[in-house]
Amino acid sequence: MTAGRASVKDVALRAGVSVGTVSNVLNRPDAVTERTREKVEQAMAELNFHRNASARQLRAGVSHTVGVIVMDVGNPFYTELARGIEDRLATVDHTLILCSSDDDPVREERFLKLFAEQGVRGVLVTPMSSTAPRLGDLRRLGIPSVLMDSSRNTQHPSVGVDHISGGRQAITHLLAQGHRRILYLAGPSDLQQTRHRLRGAIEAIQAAGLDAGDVLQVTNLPSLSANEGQRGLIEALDGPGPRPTAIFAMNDIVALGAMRELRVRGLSIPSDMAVVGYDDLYFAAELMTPLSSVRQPMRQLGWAAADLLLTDQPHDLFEPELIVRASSDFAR
Amino acid sequence: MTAGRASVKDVALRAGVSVGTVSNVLNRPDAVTERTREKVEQAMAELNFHRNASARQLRAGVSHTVGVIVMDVGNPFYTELARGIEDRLATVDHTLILCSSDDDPVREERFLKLFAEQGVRGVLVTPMSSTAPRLGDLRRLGIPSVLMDSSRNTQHPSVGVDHISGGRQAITHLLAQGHRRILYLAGPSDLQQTRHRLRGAIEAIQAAGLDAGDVLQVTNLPSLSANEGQRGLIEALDGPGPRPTAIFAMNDIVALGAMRELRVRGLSIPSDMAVVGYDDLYFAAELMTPLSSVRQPMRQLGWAAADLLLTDQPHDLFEPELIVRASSDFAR
DNA sequence: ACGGAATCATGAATCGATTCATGGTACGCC
DNA sequence: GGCGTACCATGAATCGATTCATGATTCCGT
Repeated sequence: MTAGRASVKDVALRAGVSVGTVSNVLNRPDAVTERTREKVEQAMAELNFHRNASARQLRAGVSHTVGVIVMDVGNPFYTELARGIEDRLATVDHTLILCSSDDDPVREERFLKLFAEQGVRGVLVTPMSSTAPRLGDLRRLGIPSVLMDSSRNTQHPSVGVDHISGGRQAITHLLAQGHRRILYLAGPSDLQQTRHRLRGAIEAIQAAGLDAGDVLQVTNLPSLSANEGQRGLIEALDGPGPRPTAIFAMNDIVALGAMRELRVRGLSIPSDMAVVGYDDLYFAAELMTPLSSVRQPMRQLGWAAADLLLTDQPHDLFEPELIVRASSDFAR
Repeated sequence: MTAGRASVKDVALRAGVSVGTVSNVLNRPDAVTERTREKVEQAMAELNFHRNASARQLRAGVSHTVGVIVMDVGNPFYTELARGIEDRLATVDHTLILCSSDDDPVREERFLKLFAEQGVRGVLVTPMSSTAPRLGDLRRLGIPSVLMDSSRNTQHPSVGVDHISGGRQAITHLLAQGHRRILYLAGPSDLQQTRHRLRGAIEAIQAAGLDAGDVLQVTNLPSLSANEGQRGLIEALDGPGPRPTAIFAMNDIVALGAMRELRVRGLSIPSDMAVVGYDDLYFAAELMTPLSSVRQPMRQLGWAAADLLLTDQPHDLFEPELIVRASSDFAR
């Protein structure tokens, strides 16, 4: 067994055929006699042959991998999303490269550059504000892309969840519970999710005949971690103005941090402060106070994103659903 | 702007130099006159040039990506591990392909084959029982690999955590709390982690002068999800024999499922049943009953794994640490 | 048994970046 | 001014799989 990998040439030599025939066995088995094919296949087995993906792609010009950039792989929301993507890609024998931008444009750029160099089949991104122009560069290279978790957007193919509806559902619920002063622990204001949920919140408040400025207090967090959620809440509680009676958190991780701070201060949930999260992660129901949360169809979202990319379709939009638990409802 | 990508040839043409010079600008900038370099760099910018990774790797024979297979990307333990890996790889400008085997040998094989074809620089795996021989195939192709979360093992480079110690710490603690009948919600028995923690548990029991057979009851779960944890507990509680007074769970997700079932049955934690998990995931302290858990240095583990691969070293072993919370301690 | 069609196998050309032996150029020194 | 030495740029060869025009073989009917 020689060191290093065997090439088609080695296989051809051993099987006593030409390289073209080996390639045919690999790519169009029908165009080859049964006997020849068996000889070649045996030679491949004996040499432990693996086709060289670089050479293959260089010549063929097409790749079988898709690049995926999510905001934070540590957040189960995004890994579920990735699973949905992977499921769809597996149906056409493609694979994915999963990267985490960590909300950092530099990292995002690094990965997009990597994808361009790799010549991936396509790119799926949960976009940040700086994303769009770079995607144009990719398209010019012939690499299509789909935005994920972005609402319908005529500029670019995208899948998303109707976060306006999500925000509306959450706030409508909190208003119905009697809350009139609500803290929105939001993400960066340049995130579309942040803005859409805000819009939904405002719609809900206005629909109730109230003034959004009176009811809603917004704190934009630079990143969506538990620590940031806690810090954001501290800032809001220690700041001037009346204390809110309810929190609408950008996601369950942020809600987790906020609830931690509430516990530190001895504030009880939901009597002193109600909390509604977003994403409905698998542990939401098991937290110290079971967390109300706006559920997103994570896997479907991923599947749809990959599907759009592969079938070259423009948009897909899903509907979120509020799950009410004890953190925002006395009765539970 | 032509469709498709620009090649070194295009750049050379536009800059009025040869392709060799363009390559030099890319790979040995010092071997090129400042003036020439600037011309070339400008041409690259104008053409939106990205070097073709396939061609590059085909010729150079070395890859800058590392393949990583973890058991379950949905588990934050593994994403933290991946972050550690990525951090180390970034220091040498490498990237990783992250895959989830889902405990499925078929999936694992698919990914390893992919890695072989891609000619990755190396492979990092959280091994299952079927893993080892396939890694031999890879080595024959010149692809090194490192086992992750596997204790010291003379056969193969590996990083790991001393799970014997982890099991010992957990059980020693439970025994000290007075428990004499402990349910070990274990993983598949062919996982080294499963066996080592069992061994540690037995050591702890014997060190206390007790009989392991009397004290320990083991349920092997086929997979490590919350649902499986719940099902495993149901099975154990509904089975014959005395009811345990404490649970040692294979990881925090399993513990989550078990605690869910305890709640369904109205059993209180820790008075009716104490629980100790493993991994100390970020939400462990925020659960309905804060969960005691054996903490692992996830990032360091990942960093070390990548480091061993890059520097060609054999082993690295870390020490876990039990974090005691209310789920196993009245006093908290 | 022979011509012609159909079926297979062949191998040179190709993809794009890298390498390295070779050829030029510029500069310093006597 | 001529020669030698660094210093740079050159471009053909190379990596391995694929493609396709071409050549070889088989097989059929008559």
